[in-house]
Amino acid sequence: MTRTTADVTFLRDYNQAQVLAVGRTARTFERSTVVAATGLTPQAVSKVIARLSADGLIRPAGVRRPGIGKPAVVYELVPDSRYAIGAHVARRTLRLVLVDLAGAVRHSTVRPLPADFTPEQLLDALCAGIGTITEDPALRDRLTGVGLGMIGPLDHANGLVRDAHGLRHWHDVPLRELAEARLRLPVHLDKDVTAGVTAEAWRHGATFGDAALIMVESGIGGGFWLGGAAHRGAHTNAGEFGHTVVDLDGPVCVCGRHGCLEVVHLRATEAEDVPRAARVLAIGVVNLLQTLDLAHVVLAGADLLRHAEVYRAAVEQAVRTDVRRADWLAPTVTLSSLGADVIAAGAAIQVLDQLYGIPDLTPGTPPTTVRQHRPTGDYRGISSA
Amino acid sequence: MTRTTADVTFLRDYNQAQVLAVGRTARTFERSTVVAATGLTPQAVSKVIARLSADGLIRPAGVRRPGIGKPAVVYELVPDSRYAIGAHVARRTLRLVLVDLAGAVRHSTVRPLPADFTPEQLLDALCAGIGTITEDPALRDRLTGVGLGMIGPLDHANGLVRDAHGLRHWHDVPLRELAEARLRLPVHLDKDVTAGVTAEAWRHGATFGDAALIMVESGIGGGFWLGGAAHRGAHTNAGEFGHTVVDLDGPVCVCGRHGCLEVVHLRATEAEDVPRAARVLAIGVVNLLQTLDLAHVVLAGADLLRHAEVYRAAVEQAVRTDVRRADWLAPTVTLSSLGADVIAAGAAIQVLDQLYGIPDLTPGTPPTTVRQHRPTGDYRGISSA
DNA sequence: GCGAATTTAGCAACAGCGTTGCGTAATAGA
DNA sequence: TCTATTACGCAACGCTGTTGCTAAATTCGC
Repeated sequence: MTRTTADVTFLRDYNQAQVLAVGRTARTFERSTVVAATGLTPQAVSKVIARLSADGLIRPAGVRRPGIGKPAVVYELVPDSRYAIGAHVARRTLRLVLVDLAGAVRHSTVRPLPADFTPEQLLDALCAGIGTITEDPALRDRLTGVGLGMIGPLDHANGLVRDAHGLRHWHDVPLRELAEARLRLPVHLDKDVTAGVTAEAWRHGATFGDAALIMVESGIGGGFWLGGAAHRGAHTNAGEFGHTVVDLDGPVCVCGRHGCLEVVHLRATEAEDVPRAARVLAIGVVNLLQTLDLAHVVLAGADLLRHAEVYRAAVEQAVRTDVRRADWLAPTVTLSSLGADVIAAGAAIQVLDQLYGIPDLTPGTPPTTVRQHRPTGDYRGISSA
Repeated sequence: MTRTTADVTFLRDYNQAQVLAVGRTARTFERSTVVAATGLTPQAVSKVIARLSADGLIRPAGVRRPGIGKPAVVYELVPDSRYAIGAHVARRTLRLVLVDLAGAVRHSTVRPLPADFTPEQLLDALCAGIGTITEDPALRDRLTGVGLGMIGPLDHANGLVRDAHGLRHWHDVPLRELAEARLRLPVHLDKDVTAGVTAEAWRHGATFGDAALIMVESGIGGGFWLGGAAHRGAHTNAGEFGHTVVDLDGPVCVCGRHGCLEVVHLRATEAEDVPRAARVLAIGVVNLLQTLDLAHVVLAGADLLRHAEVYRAAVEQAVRTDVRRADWLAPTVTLSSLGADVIAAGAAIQVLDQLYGIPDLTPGTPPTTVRQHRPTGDYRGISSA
């Protein structure tokens, strides 16, 4: 949640989020763990833990005997205490996942979408899919909201789809408002790749540094996690990484430029030269590294995962050989831990992240447009009426 | 200053920094201005203003009569209340500037450095240059520290120069410690381009969004300002933007890859084809935009400023024609407002920014290594002994 | 067995932040 | 002179994390 003024509630949310991040990362933790990770005083940690226990987000899970002295109480996150639904809106399919507070995917479904679907058709499909998930009343009470991940350009702050590439009926659609009205749940709208990298960051916890999620799926995109938060850019349009020129005299791309990464990669794919396609992508990834100095590179997307190991190996090798001082600059290169669910899961996690993640405090934004839908205390969802 | 724990002093520093940012941007301001910009209550703003006035950072500058009612007190920043010294360490020259709290360059000198200079030689030159600046005792009392901007790779957090490109005697030099011992002042070390973009951001105030400083000066580099803070990357190595491949089959670059932006640009420069060199740079800039979605692009560097208008026009045009939906995605393209001083000024401003800028709160960093040299209250400098 | 040492944990008082309620000062206009 | 209006701060408050100290639970030595 973006806010400008820094009051004491920010402190509470911030430190609480840090404790939850520890809980997500480590399977179990105790007071001293949190003290070491956050730098808070033991007393402050006790207060935070008391609050989180009262809300049911964490619970005691035994004790640890430190040899001598009073045993330490061991805590664990309660994954089932909160849920969020995520949707990955692709060109032909709608993927829905149910994610718990730990960031684990508990349920996943895919349904087809009509060719060149309209906003109304998408909302129908969303309602139908989410309706079946929320039939369980115990779950419904713990549902925090719905996240939508889709292709851009879109306006994250205002929940507006500007022009979804390749879809005719999508110009300046206020999708967040429409979905909130239909679903009667808080809705969060973001670009697919940004949602994806949020999933990886949330699951890795607070130690997750600057990172990118590279996605190859009917186009090439990148989601960025920089400085502890998703980087969306000035107009929520960051990540059009496929449209960076890597070959000045290359073929013309759909975007009008010559030799974009995407079109060069496409040519290799069309020639069924997977190794070359992977090498091309790897060059683009190294370009990113030179520019942004990332700690982690995560690979995802249907077209990439079909040849996952070829791509991973190519990127891994390029990162080691093409970067000077790779001995200390090379990032970890991994395949997405969530596979095909990563976008949908990330969209769901963005809802959880708004409520229980590190709050962001961006100065300079007008305070009037701040949206507030944090369920304080005994939030019950709003799907009952 | 990086901190992990969020206590009430963070609130104070954060809101105080917001008020100072307003004071830097607007020549004069009043309580209602700050209320609108920050979202704080009028009473809270009064408290902050009282603190800043007591510290001498702002002062009353008349009243404004709102037609009816009690006149509002108008305030202004006191530029002379704090100073910082900045150094731009280039391959053959050392540029020193004196910057005031408003971010204005008050004094600027350039002196040659020996070819392939050693750390000791640099420290000598620094001491000599800074000594003459700090002769004025009134100034010395208000000096907050020294910032050093130089080429990498270096380790910003630990003040270590890893390997300065093209300088033989620079491997793992603890420059910050050495300089602090010699100068007896707090020292801040950072990459040249990162310092440069900090200068632009500080001078533009809190409304400065995601931005890049593109620097062409014996190589091509980029400094990034993302999400309200400098982006340094996982190892302080972000910005090696010149070493991104734009021509797969291009000439070999000094870094070993083929067709880096830098080498392609260099070939055009060697052929004295300035328009082509500018177009090549522009392609690189558009690549950045596609990836990061920036709101501002600032051009700088001696080699670029020699043909400033050619470069500016080329980038401006590329940004308008090569980006889809440029009507709302195109950034502002400007030349650095500080000219050749931008790096040195930015290095100085980083010192001011640590003390009076928006504090950053990065979770996950071990709290033990946090450096603290904030001069609380009546800081007097430490150059007296 | 029993007391000392050790480690964990929480209660109570405190300082500092922004917020709220309300009184006061300063001006223009009637 | 009175009233409406605007600016501004004092005082009390709620909330945060911090500090000082006490209590609880355990191991170890005698």
